[in-house]
Amino acid sequence: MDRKTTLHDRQELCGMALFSNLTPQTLESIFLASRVNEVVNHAVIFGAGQSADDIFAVLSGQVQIYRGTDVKNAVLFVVRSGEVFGLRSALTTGLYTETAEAVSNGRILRIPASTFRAAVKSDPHFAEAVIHALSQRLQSVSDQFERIQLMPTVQRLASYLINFAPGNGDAYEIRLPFEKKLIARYLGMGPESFSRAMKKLKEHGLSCKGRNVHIRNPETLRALCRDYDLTP
Amino acid sequence: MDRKTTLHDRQELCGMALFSNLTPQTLESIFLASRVNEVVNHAVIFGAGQSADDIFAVLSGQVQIYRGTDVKNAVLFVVRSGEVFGLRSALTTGLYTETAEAVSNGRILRIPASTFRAAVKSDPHFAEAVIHALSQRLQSVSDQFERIQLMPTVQRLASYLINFAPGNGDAYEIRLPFEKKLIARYLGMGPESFSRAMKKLKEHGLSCKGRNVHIRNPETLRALCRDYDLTP
DNA sequence: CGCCTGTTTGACCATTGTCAAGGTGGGTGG
DNA sequence: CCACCCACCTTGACAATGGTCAAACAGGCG
Repeated sequence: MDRKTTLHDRQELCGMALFSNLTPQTLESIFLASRVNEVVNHAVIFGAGQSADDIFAVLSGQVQIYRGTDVKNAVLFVVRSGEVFGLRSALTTGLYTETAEAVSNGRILRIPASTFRAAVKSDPHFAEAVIHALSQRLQSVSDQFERIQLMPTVQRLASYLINFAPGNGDAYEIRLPFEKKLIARYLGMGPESFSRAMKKLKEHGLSCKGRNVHIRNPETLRALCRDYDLTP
Repeated sequence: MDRKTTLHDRQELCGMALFSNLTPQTLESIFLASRVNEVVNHAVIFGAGQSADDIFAVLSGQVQIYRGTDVKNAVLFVVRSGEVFGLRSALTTGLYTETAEAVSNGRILRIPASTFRAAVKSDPHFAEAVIHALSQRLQSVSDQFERIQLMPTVQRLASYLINFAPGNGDAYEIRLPFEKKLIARYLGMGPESFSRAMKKLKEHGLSCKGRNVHIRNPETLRALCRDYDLTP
């Protein structure tokens, strides 16, 4: 369930934005106090209401953070490899207010909150990095909120697909990173609505075979998102 | 439009959670660099996309922070007297990503972002206070998101009204702090839906005359919110 | 007293969730 | 290697929530 950290884990830890500018002592203290968990897809890492004793860093895989219940929920954000979660809970309230669920197999570093808080106090550079991380998180939750409250389903999906676009305006093909069911949840809709939204997008030059999506004309999609009812 | 800070302003500044544990020098530098604005109801303090050159502290009055347009928007949170806003934008991106609009007459302290950032770097206690403020903000935006995505309108209103409840479970009477139109916006619904939601609540022991609301049985409302479709 | 704005109400409509059923595809075991 | 099975996905019909439009109403401030 739980094992000691290895040097390889440590390398990955250093590579993360939040931990890259630490003093060696601070890094060492965090590293020594931490443990590594292997998680399988769909594993619940913590649930709302539990005591927030740890801060987590994703070494590999992805984790979804949501409010609400298993069956009906609102996804706040998805944590990818190299990012942390549980940060706010462990810094302030002492209780997790959301649920963290692995959406792929992965490896998670578990850092005791007390160690983490001590590090924040002792290392001003670290405090700054934490400020940065919290800001980004606030930003992305706000973005998510805006998308879901103001955009209709079709535009939500379109804007999701556009995130994968290459720099140039060319056509491109992607493989969806998750089951459609899961992406639907992230986009705040049921799987049926997702499917119908995809169908609508096919009328705008897009084909989709299984998990592979081909976007013929990215600019069309972008235009779709831009003029979501500004004048309702 | 804009005037120098007075000693009275300074007193208020010290009283704010974010600024209460500063070193005298830090406080002084912030105080000296800041200006005070009088704002009238509905005044836009900054808009999305503008360069984020200042962080604001509310000395009196209230300010709504939202995404989207004037006519269709999503309110992220409401800033009350003694709190700050523009924090995240001025700390990171350099551009405001939301709009700040006064929802009452008020006095706003404007702190240059550069001064603020310098203070964060130089004073570890201040950095900690900023971490705390950002955490709270993240928490309240997440709460807002959850309410709006997961709760139907009636429950949203109920939970709003319950926030004003006194500690004991007794009946209580409040005066709504804003026009109903504005509260409706905050709760993510139109004024009509707000009105209808209020009507529904009248069936659960609640009376409402103008802006005065009398809650006969708070526990009933609380129950209403608790069992919002956990098993849809 | 009268305007202007906020509020209520009713009728209607659009979007999305829900339920049910059928299709598809990939992996497993015979 | 094939067939089956299960989970995922799609589709259709339907219901419900909430938004929209329009009109009546109320209340505060000149």
